[in-house]
Amino acid sequence: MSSPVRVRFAPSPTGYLHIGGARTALFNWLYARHHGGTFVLRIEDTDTARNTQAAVEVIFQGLRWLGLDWDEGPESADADGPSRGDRGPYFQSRRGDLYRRRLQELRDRGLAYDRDGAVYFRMTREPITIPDRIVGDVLRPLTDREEQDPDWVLWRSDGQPVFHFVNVVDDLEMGITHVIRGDDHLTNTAKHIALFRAFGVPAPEYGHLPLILNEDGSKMSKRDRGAVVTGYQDEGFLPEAVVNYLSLLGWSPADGQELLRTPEIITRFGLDRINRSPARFDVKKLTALHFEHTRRMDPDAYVSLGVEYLRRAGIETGGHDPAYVRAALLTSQEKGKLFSELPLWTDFFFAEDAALVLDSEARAKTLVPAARPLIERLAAAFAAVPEFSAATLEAALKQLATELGIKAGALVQPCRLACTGRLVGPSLYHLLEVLGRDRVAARLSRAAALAVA
RNA sequence: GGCGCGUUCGUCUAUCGGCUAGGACACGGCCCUCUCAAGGCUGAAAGACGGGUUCAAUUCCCGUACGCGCUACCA
Repeated sequence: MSSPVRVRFAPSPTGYLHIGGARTALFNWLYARHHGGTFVLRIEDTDTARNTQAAVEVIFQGLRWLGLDWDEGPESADADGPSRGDRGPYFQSRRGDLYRRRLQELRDRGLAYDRDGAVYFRMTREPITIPDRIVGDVLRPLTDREEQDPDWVLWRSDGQPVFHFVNVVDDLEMGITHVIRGDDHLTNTAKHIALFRAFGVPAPEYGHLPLILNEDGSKMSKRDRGAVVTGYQDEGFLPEAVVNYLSLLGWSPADGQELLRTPEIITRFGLDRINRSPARFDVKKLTALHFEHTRRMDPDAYVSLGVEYLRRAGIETGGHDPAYVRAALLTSQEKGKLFSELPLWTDFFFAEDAALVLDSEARAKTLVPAARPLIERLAAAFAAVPEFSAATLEAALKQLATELGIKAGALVQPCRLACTGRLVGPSLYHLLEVLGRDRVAARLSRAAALAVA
């Protein structure tokens, strides 16, 4: 039996969580969860000028939103705050002693030396083969420059260790068994392997993920729309859908199923089914997955998330009966819209009858004088219904349409506008049932009065 | 420039030498319908290019093109 899996995500706190970084985190997390291993979060905050506590918070927030919990790592964005795990500190800025000790170790072995005020690593002169679980074995010959001088800097003359060095020391000290990271690190891995050898320990297993590209195939950078995780939260995507979509970028399950909940992804995930080519990010497909997940999600979870997004839009539901709020939001669950669109679909439930805003364009088109008698007849028909339910309302409306010799739509549209203020929205009869007899009556009568020249 | 990685429908992908190249999203048409959707049926749509190897290549090898990455006292 092989040793327990230990993987890590080591972001630099730059003030946002990049979608590519989130995918890297996800794949590491999935690998850990699939193998019952440990997922470590390590903060690479060596750039003290840029890396603020708030920037660390953004990373935490993004990971938590996606549901990527870490077994070891910081519990606070404060580098001196509490953490979980016995391989800390988990902030690079607090690991200086470790780096200095390891540097001394290399010096003692004659593998590090001073030059121009910096400390250099005595790099192997041989080409290195990088064993990669995703790409396969990659032979990395020395570059032209390295032919001249293969040695490279471990510790800068300004007193700061370089990335390659701290990265390896951290992975070594933290007992990382598998390094799953972006393709951009592939060729640098030769340096890392050489360092592990210098320390006399086996290198971890590597797996380099193909990068995520923009929809047009260009490289995705922080400025691009869709590059930042918080953007998806703001737009109201379901995090489970984002996880599902991200998991499908570069990976696919053996049976080809695409709609997957996180536990199913964990079960099926494996490095052997990751492909090597970069993938473009397709918001349409993400949206489609969002739709599927949303309409299948637990209604209570849907309602509480919906309430949160309504609050963001300035609609407070607290003053209403919880059962009413729940019923109101659930009229829209089957629509699977983004949560940021939810206010457009449900705000009328929470408006005062007399204050309901009617879309002016729709009103001009629909609340014409000829509509007034129709609305009045409909109001009368609804008033006569013994039980105010979707089924009885539908029957009453359709019967009236038959009596008047008109299509149901001719009654539906004015009714929808009167009760919701718009011509699009949830299923009419259900929405009416939830609104209730009194509100519907009030709104129809108000609309009838407005339907004049 | 050098080195590395990659290249299947518009997009994400399946295929581990036998393919009438499958699925999903998007797109078109039809049906259904109270709006927007959904749903049902259906249509169009791919192996970058050129050489090999083989009875047989999308699958293996080489080259070219294109894309990306690395090539720092950046991470």
